[in-house]
Amino acid sequence: MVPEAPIMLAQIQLLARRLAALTPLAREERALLLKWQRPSRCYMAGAQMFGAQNPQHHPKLIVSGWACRERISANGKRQLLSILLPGDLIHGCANRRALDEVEVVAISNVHVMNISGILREVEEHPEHYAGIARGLSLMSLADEERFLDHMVRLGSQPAPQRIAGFVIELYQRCRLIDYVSACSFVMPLTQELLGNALGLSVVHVNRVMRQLKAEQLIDLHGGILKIMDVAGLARLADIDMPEPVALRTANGPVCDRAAG
Amino acid sequence: MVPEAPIMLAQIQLLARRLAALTPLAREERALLLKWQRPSRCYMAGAQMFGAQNPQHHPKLIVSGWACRERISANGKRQLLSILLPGDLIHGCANRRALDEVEVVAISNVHVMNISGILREVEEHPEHYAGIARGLSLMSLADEERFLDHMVRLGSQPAPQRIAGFVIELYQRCRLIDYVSACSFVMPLTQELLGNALGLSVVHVNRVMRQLKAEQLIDLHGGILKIMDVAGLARLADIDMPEPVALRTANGPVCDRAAG
DNA sequence: CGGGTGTTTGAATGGCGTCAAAGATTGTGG
DNA sequence: CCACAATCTTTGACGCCATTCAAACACCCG
Repeated sequence: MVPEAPIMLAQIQLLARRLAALTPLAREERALLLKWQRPSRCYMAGAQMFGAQNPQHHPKLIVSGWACRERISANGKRQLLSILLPGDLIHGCANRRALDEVEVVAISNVHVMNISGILREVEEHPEHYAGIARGLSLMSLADEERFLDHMVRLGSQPAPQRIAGFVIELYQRCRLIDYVSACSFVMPLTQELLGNALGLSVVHVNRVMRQLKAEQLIDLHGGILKIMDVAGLARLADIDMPEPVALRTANGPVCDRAAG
Repeated sequence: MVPEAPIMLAQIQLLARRLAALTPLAREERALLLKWQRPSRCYMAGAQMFGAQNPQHHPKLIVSGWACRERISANGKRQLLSILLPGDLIHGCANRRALDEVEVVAISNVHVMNISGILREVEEHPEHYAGIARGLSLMSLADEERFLDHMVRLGSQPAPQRIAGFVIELYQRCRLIDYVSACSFVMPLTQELLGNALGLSVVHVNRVMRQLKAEQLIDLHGGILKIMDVAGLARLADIDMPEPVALRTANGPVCDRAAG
């Protein structure tokens, strides 16, 4: 029941924050979200959450912990397709997507809340909850967008760029949900999982990480990843935009609590 | 105006074939498809068909020629995200997808037909055209599914497996639209484009192709790719199912014309 | 026939994987 | 609270897969 570490946005507030970052929400929309409370189910680290044997398609919100979509190829190799963070949705898209047919596995302990009720409400009263609907659609779009980014990484970038780009993505996403303080955030991915995500061996991930540390770009200790030079990392990863997110938040202050 | 080579299914019949392979179609659904005729627009090889500067989202059917979705990364490298064959749809999915926001480029000369009228018809009379709707949804799903396959290739397979798996995918897709005869089909991808799709250099693509030829698995001459040993290729590519497609076709014989 | 594009080949370099083993860290039970 | 196991990280040595550079060869088209 104890959350992992610096949980700043609790439960459903995460979703409100995510949506508000993408599109303005009306007062009654925020009300719908914030009044929503459901018990959250917990999956232990390593557990399979959804997949072939578990084909339930109820939309769910990740309330805490990290998970991943993955695929095991016939040769036994594991390929992580995308990382799911708190505030992300599973099966959140109204229509069927290939992304939602894939196995989902908990990386750390993961708490998940069923939000099918919210979606039903939104569908039944589209005139009241247009903002939420738009936001959900944009979240799904961003989800797929990251997918494309990752494909480009795998296909056309050498290891240091791959890792740099991936780390920046995680950093930006954690910022979006206020999980970053002092440029640091909890990063429960082992180097093996990083390798599985990026198509690299554990050993090589380790070497490149050491190199990035030596270049004063990042620092990783005890599961805490510190970004020491965002601009430098972005330059390395061939990314133009270092800070493209979390601007809309000031516009719709859904959450009152700030970082400690 | 002259199609490229062995065009067996003409125009809209391609779409009927694709849909019928996925789900049974009622008589009136086939009728709707087959009576549809629109002039097709032609894009020359190398032309950008859709993309950032060209954000039109009318659903279109590729009637002849090959195209690709691609992304150019900041370092200048080109990554093909997926290949589009005759019978494939562009923006065919009712809702917004990230896949539909990327650049589409013609590989060979490509003829494209606007089918927004069909989709409108289907949406307005869902009770009559449920099969088409279902088929379209499944086509979009298969599209995304191939995407995941490709990601696994890029992330966790060495060059020979990558090429083998990719070639099998193309082979199966060409079979589905009757573009294969005697295990051969027109393959307009240059080795450079293969490299761009698979994250390999031209030189290495060439070497691996030579190796696959030496092993009597494939044969490539003058733009014609011949699959000499499907099972062997599939074994190499770590694929379980050599022939999983085109079974449903016998169920709904949409097209009368067979290969010559 | 000549230029452009695509294919093929060689040689040299290096990125990255594999094998192996030694630290470091975390968690668990005594 | 310590000891131990298990997991994760780190490092070295070695070798292969793949890229790069460079140049020759084949093909298509005007």
